[in-house]
Amino acid sequence: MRNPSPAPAPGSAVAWKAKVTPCCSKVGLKRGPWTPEEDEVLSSFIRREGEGKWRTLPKRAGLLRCGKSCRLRWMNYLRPSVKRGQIAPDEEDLILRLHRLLGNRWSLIAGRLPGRTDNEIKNYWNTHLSKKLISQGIDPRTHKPLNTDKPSSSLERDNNALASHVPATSLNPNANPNPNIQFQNACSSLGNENDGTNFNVHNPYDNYHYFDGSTLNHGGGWPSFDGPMVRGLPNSHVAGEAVEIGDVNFCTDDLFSSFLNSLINDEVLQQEPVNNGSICNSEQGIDLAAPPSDPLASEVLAFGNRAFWEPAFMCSTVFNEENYSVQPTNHMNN
DNA sequence: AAGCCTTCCAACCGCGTTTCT
DNA sequence: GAGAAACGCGGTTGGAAGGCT
Repeated sequence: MRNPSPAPAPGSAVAWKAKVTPCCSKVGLKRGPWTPEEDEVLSSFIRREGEGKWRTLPKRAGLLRCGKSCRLRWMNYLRPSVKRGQIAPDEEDLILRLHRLLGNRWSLIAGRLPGRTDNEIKNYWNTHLSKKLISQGIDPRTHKPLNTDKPSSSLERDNNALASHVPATSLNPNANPNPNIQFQNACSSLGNENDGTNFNVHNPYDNYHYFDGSTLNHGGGWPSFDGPMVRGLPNSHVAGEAVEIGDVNFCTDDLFSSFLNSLINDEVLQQEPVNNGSICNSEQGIDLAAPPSDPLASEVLAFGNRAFWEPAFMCSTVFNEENYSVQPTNHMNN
């Protein structure tokens, strides 16, 4: 499908394997590429009735598709906001930066690229960018040089040991490539004395929060905080440490958006190495072994920790979605 | 011209999380 | 609180199209 068309040529009703699946197991449900007619039916139905209730949508719309298939088609192709065409160089650059920060969190990355879908970005990454990085001698997963993969910390050793005993696919494929970062340091960087968002950390190097292997999860899940999550916001504890939400205003849209923008900004990511030159090459990823002395650098480093950055990221990206129904709790106003 | 190989990407699958009952 | 249903995400698949021999 070099030149993706709105739909496959009629008649090319391609021989998708007629596997029985939980989702489309009902006899008579169609699979494979969508026809223009189906697209039209789905589009006009959603324009009329709105998105959602995907499970029942096909029936209501008169489509012989499963809900999942309808949702996918709408999200990835039919939505008016979907931008088509080549990924621009600046978009490519942004994808690279975001991937370095987030790993394979395609939906989060897509959230920062208006009009692009997670599927599109994922495909672009797999077909273009990962190869590009490999050709430059950079591991596309870690954004570090390909053959200098020596474990430098016990955590890394542990993770490597784990990886050697577990099939690759059962490890969290989304794990952030930069695991060794402290949570509180991030907070101290983010906080602001004047607006009450001060995280008040005396010595940011006292409380490293390593992500141990047990918190790895799979799929689109969230990291395993030992407290309930409210759409990505840790409730009261993070990784067992007392980070009282009541005391810290975890993040706000504005705060986080500007923070994120700073992360994807050249000046921040291309920061020169700090401290004893302990590895910090902007082209090859950020080394997290040594505590940073530069506040900006520490923001970047701290953001590499899923225990912090993922919930925070949700504040900025997901909650900014127009149609998102759940708003984050504003602890400042409570 | 024909056959094989490679690239691309739409669509599927399985699973985790969230919401509903 | 438990179980079921719905939703959303990331990984994978496989057919079409283009390139190569």
